[in-house]
Amino acid sequence: MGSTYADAFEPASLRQACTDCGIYELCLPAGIAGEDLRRLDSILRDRRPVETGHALFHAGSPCNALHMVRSGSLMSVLTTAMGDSQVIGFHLPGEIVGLDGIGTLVHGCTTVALERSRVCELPLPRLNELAGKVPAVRESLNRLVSRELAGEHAHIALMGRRLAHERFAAFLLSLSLRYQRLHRDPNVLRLGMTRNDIASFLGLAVETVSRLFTRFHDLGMLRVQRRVVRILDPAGLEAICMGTQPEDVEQADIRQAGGAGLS
Amino acid sequence: MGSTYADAFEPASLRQACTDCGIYELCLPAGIAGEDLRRLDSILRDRRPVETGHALFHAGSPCNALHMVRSGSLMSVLTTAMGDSQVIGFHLPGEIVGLDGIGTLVHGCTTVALERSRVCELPLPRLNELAGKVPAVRESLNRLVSRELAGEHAHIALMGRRLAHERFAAFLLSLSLRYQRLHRDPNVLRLGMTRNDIASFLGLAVETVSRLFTRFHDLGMLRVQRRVVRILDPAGLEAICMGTQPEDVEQADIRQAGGAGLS
DNA sequence: CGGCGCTTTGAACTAGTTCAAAGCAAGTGG
DNA sequence: CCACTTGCTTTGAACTAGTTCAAAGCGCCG
Repeated sequence: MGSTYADAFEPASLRQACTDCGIYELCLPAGIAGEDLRRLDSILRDRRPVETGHALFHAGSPCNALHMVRSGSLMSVLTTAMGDSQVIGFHLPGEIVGLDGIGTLVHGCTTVALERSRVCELPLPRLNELAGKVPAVRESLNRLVSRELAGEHAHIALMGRRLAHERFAAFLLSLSLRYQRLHRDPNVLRLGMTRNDIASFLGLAVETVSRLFTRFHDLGMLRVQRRVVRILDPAGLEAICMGTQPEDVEQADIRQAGGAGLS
Repeated sequence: MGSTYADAFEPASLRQACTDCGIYELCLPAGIAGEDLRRLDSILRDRRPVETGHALFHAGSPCNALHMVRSGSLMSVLTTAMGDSQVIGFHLPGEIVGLDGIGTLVHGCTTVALERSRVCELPLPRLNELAGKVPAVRESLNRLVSRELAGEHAHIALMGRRLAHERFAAFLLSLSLRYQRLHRDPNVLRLGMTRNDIASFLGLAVETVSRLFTRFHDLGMLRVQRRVVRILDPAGLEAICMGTQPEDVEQADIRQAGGAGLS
């Protein structure tokens, strides 16, 4: 207790300086200090929190700012020519959102809040202006680009995996890792997204994801309660990612310990 | 005649100015003109052509430049913790390569030439320096970031598709579109990559890709000769992408017209 | 209490994988 | 010039992991 991440009572107008922000070193301003940071800080704007299910922005709408997640979590969705949609990412505090609009000035995807979320807004005109003057800002932006692309690549690699349980394990581990960076307990995931969202993200059917949750639970690797997931066996998950699963994950056997009944 | 893309005899030392480059408007310098372009041009370097199968750079190696494809084609591969590798992209002329290293200064993936290819090199220190002085260069870089991210998102959306023939059709169409932008015949694809590479890119087994080629060929949508693929029915491919396939693609029936013989 | 959205479970089905082997083009060396 | 190797591609046949369809369960909010 004492370390909850709800910050419900902070008035929207009270801009918290970057240096006072708990995730400062994980965010864009990382590596920027002194006067440079003050200038960056001065162009940052606080948005009124985005409520659960509400969109931060929509695909196709003009992009005039970069957004950084301060608290909560969001999800980006790509809606293809036909109606079907594809979840392309989940965003935790410290992560950037909407970088794909930085050049086109149009948002390429829709981003919605998975829970009440707070984001900082960095108006593009002023950011570009600042980038012209401050090398450190350019470097930070470059790091952001690298990070973002690495994330997309990881997602592609994840979807390239053949077996569903490998993708699933990889997904959980990647979340766990990001929790760790945020100094949260990496073994207690609070998923704000639905099973459907996860399924889309992983390129699987909802039912498969649901079954995966139950299977991993039954195997004692997870403790699943609704959207709260406790990782009981991180090493096991990693083994699965590596394709080195201890052979019982493959076909979470129906027969329980004792084993005569083969349904 | 006259419009082949082979430029085998151009000496490596002879730097061709951006304005004289056929793909100038598709490349980084697009939108930059006059004195600004001259400055950008002056820091560009020509690399000796990369031979088929040779790496432009390796994952993990220091990244000190951005590369733009001038001719030929390349492929980027991500090698995950374990041995297995994932093809994350193919690069045609005018496209950028290695943008993911711009912030970390380390290459995140390995990029190899699928054929003898020419690339322009843009040293990062000088690029950053120039970006500080010239707003147009910053804008161009931003556009590049947007384009790159859009590409990755498209790849993710592609891998999110359930059916193999949808992914396959989407892949062919995306190539065709890029050919079109290059003013090449969008219906004659010269694939430099192996079926294996395509399979990895699409998240499928090689055999599936091979069968897909033959099926589409038999349906009269493609004319496949080794690695030269002629698109005979672009509209058909699009229909498949949209999930609106004319129902015969689903199960490319064994029975030929006439139909008695069911093998 | 009733309705709604999300999740789970079951059972049948099938698209794609896997394994195995043959086919083919291109190069190498005698 | 031919035999032989090598790497890529195709084809076949069996198998299975994941999808699909259908229905029930469950938690939540009005």
